[in-house]
Amino acid sequence: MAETARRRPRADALRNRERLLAEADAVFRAEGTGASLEGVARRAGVATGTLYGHFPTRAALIAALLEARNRELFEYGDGLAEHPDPARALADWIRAVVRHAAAYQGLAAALAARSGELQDSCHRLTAIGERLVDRARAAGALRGDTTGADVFTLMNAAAWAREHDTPAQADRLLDLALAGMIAR
Amino acid sequence: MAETARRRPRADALRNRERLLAEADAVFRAEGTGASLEGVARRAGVATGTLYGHFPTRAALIAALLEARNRELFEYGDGLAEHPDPARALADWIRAVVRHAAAYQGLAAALAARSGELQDSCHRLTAIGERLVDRARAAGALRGDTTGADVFTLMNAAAWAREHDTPAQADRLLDLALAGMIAR
DNA sequence: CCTCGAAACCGAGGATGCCTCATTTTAACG
DNA sequence: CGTTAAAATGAGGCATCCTCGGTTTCGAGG
Repeated sequence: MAETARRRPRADALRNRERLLAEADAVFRAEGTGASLEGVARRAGVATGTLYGHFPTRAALIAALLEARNRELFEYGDGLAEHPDPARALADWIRAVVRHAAAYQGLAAALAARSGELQDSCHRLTAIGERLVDRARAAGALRGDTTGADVFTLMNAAAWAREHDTPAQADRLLDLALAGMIAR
Repeated sequence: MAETARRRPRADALRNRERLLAEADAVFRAEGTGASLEGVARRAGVATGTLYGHFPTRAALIAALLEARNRELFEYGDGLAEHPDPARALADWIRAVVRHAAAYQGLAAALAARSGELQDSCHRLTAIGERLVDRARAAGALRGDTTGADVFTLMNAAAWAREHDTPAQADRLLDLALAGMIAR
């Protein structure tokens, strides 16, 4: 039934995809995730239709850019589940995600919006946070009834603050919330 | 020297200004502060040039919309300086501002950006926060070395969270941070 | 090689929004 | 009623988004 005889992907398609990702990364770093997609296409030496062919939405483009970085992050988060100090593990996780979300200005908003292609990342982030929270609670390291969702909200808010105040200022906010979350 | 013989303001100008403010309020409530200004002008039955004549920038329009509301808020904040429980006063202040910033989606970002015509409000907000923080510290009600700037950052972050998660979720974040900030 | 079909690319163009400015209208004043 | 200056107008230049019909190009099979 199912014809599994797939064609080899075209070389130009692969090349263009790479160029688009490279330029998008540069542009987003410089101007944030709201930057002009036409500009990205132009810089990549490609027509706008080509860009939209590869990445139907802005969220799809962002998601593709994050893929490699995400793999690393998730691995780190999974590793933290073995960490001897559950409270420390949770705090480290949150800090790592906040740093991660600082890659592009506007990324925090995109994540918080859970837009289309980014939903998977959000779920994964929440799941890992949840696991670490549960472990921390089991160890009696939590003050209140914090949940995985709380952790996700906190991460986003802290990442957002980083884009508007200084990183140092945002870190103070994060420390405040962590102090309220973690016992002792 | 100075010619003080000012002309009376024109009736149509006043009328249009009011209509613009009314429609802008409605549109911003529905779509956030990023809504189309052309749409606002259209709904107000006025040409776009007229809108820009009254409010040269988006921030100016937002600032005008906030004016009345702000007066009330600042008065409340000033009143809190007499409150018998300084810790409670600080927490109440923060919660009030967060509620205030929930008027339009996008307002938190506009405030955090301290864009042009909104700067005054920001300074005022920070000043009031600073006063309440100082009083709370003097009463030994603060855990760390929290500053007025920390309070401003927290307010904005909490307000922003409200726009992306549920209000309940944002309140949990706020409670977390307050727990980290206020002793006992 | 060469041919063919599908996949990818192209870029004009409609839609929307921002903001300006030369021109026209109109309210206030005498 | 004029006069006059403030205010309103709305076309138009520019940027961006996204789509779609037509064209090119790659890869596979002969």
